[in-house]
Amino acid sequence: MSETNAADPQFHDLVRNAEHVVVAEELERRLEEGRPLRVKLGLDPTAKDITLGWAVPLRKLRQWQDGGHTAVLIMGDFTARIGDPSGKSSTRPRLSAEEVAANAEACVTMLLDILSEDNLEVRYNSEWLEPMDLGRVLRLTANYTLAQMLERNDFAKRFKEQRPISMIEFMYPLLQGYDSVAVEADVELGGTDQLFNLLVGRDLQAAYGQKPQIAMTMPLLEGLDGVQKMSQSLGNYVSIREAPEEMFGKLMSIPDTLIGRYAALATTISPDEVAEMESASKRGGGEANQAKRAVARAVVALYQGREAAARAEEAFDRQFRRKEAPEDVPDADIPGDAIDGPEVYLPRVLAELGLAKSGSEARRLIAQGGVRVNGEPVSGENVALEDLEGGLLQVGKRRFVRLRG
RNA sequence: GGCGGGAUGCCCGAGUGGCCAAAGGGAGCGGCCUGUAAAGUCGUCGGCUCAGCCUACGGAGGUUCGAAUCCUCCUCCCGCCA
Repeated sequence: MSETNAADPQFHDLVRNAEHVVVAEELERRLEEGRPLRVKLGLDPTAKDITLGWAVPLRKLRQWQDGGHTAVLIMGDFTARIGDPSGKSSTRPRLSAEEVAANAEACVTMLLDILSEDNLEVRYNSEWLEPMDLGRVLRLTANYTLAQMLERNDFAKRFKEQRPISMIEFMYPLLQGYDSVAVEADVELGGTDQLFNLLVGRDLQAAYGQKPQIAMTMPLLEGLDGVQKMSQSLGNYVSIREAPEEMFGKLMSIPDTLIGRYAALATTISPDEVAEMESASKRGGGEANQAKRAVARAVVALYQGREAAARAEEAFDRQFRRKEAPEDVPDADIPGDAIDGPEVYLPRVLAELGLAKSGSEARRLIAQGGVRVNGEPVSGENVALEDLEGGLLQVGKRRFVRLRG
């Protein structure tokens, strides 16, 4: 992060945790203008959920809002309709205009979990991209050179490795940059991986006679695996809408090395405390565990309230420390077709109740001692009906079902 | 426009006529350990009341007693030359 010794407390707060601020001095000066700044954040309207990783730039944007500035959300509806920019996931479908519109609306509602309705401006980039004719598109591309494009790490790497880069991929940074021109952004927020695109926005604004925006990037939060960035497609994420118990449990499973990072980026814990937790996490053992608990508690409290956080922690201790069944185990009937006289064919029960993906998997789980009835590991595939009725069925450490009798 | 390479299970990737439900790795899942951490360790990883059977190696046909492996056509992807 760029260092400045600004006395301005607002500036200091706004840049906290930022990875890059290009250019910090410009930001200071613009803040001094005393007017509400237009702070842009672009997003893919196909997003279904907000992860803690996503929440990082979103919460930063909220912080700007709270400081009296205007959040300008750019819904990439036009680009979503065109398709995947990276070519990485061939599965990402092109969406119809209706689908995108529906998604986008749901998206905004969802974002209000974090953003404030005041100081919020939502814009769809089809508004200015749709009517662009080829002439204007070409003039846009004239602002950038191949060499400039290849400054982007991802492109340079692929180019060197002779892997494909489609022309459309060159267009995306330009289009995103043009969004900044269209909304006259003062600042654009994004993840670290967005730095290049944000800088393109600067260049294009200058080319179109505007004051270049300040690019501010936020670190990408690692997912639960501790290695890759948190993302829905990798399944290593925590959603901000998750049940408190789930959320708490997931957070307790993060590697120790991430405790400080989560504390800094996913909670409102003060920098001093974060530093303390960071060192506690390094000392390991009970201290690390306490620090991790504090982070889990803080995150759950942030989205679900303190009470829910306390309940989640209690449920966690109950289930994993004392190894008791959780309080709110769902009920289910024993599937009729699994019952054979006095016996019940357990794999079918597990599969039908969703405790295992298939009968085969259920059989494996049983063979490996991963299935318990009333706390006792099951050794065979057939179980007496009377043991099951009203009994507690458990698979692995966390899947429970109470069977009706 | 010409030439060449490729499509394998969740992902990567071996396999060039039977010994292939398909090596190896990763992810996942389960057991033990534990702080639901890390590391470790053992096991598992298409479906099916499972020593058997069914479905599978981009799609459709064909050759063969027998095909992921050979042939034909199709679809898609990539590279090189121009």
